[in-house]
Amino acid sequence: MKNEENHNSKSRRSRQRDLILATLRGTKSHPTALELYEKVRGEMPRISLGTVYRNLKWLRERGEVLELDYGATFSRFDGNAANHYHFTCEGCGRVFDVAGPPAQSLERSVARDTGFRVLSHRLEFYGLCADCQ
Amino acid sequence: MKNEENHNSKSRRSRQRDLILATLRGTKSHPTALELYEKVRGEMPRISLGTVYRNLKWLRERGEVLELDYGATFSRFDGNAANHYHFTCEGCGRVFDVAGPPAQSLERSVARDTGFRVLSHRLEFYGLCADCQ
DNA sequence: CTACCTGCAAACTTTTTGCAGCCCA
DNA sequence: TGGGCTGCAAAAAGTTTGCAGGTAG
Repeated sequence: MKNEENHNSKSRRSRQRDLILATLRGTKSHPTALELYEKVRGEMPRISLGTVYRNLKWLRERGEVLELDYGATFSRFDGNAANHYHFTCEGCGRVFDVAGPPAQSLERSVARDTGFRVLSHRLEFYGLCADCQ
Repeated sequence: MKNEENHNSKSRRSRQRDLILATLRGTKSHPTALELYEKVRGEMPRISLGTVYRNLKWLRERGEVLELDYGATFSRFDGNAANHYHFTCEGCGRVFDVAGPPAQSLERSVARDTGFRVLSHRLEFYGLCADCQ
């Protein structure tokens, strides 16, 4: 069961969309929308930033692309400064704390694999809370 | 060795700052800056939104408060839609993919503890990359 | 008193959207 | 040829900042 959602209704291709996706697939740098826009503009000088945003949204909704930071247009704050995890309900938008001690072993594992110095990590869960199931 | 940073230079208290921190500590709802502003305004009607932002930043820099989504003012995109983890270098800002299979066991553990339906998770690591150490 | 902090409002940054025309199927 | 897609520019949304005056220490 693939998650193609119900976006398959009416949609066409466009040279812009193809180029945006190809450019994003062809880089490992996790560009911002603006960076991607500037890169794409090298090949298609009259493309607009609005088109880049529109297509990134379109691609994200179809699961063809990943948006880091989950397009949070604003920040949420937590009075508990100790590192802990969160569960965000995709139904009602509420954020819950998740009990349990942070897994330090995750950091060690990444440090071993990459050789980087890992100082912290963040872990967020998404799904449906008790009220929204 | 506590991470008090070098923010201890010159700073005073203010009724506003105390109230903002107390209000945030007194809720479990992970409010946005605007929500916090409206809550605080109940007790201090002339406080400004700018003051709330200024103090949240101040508190975050001192580690007294946690900002979810790490105050990312813009999103980054990844052409690889499969769930995978990222390492963000705090030195140069670059984002790297982290190899390794997503740990599905984390989701099961949270589902067991909360009774929520866990559909996905995100895991981000922070630290210093090879070039920045 | 000093200089940090505040309220206010304007500026800034990132993202979205209305509109007229283009172009893919 | 219809209607989804585009370029353009203005609007929206969230956050930051300059300024003049207030206030903690």
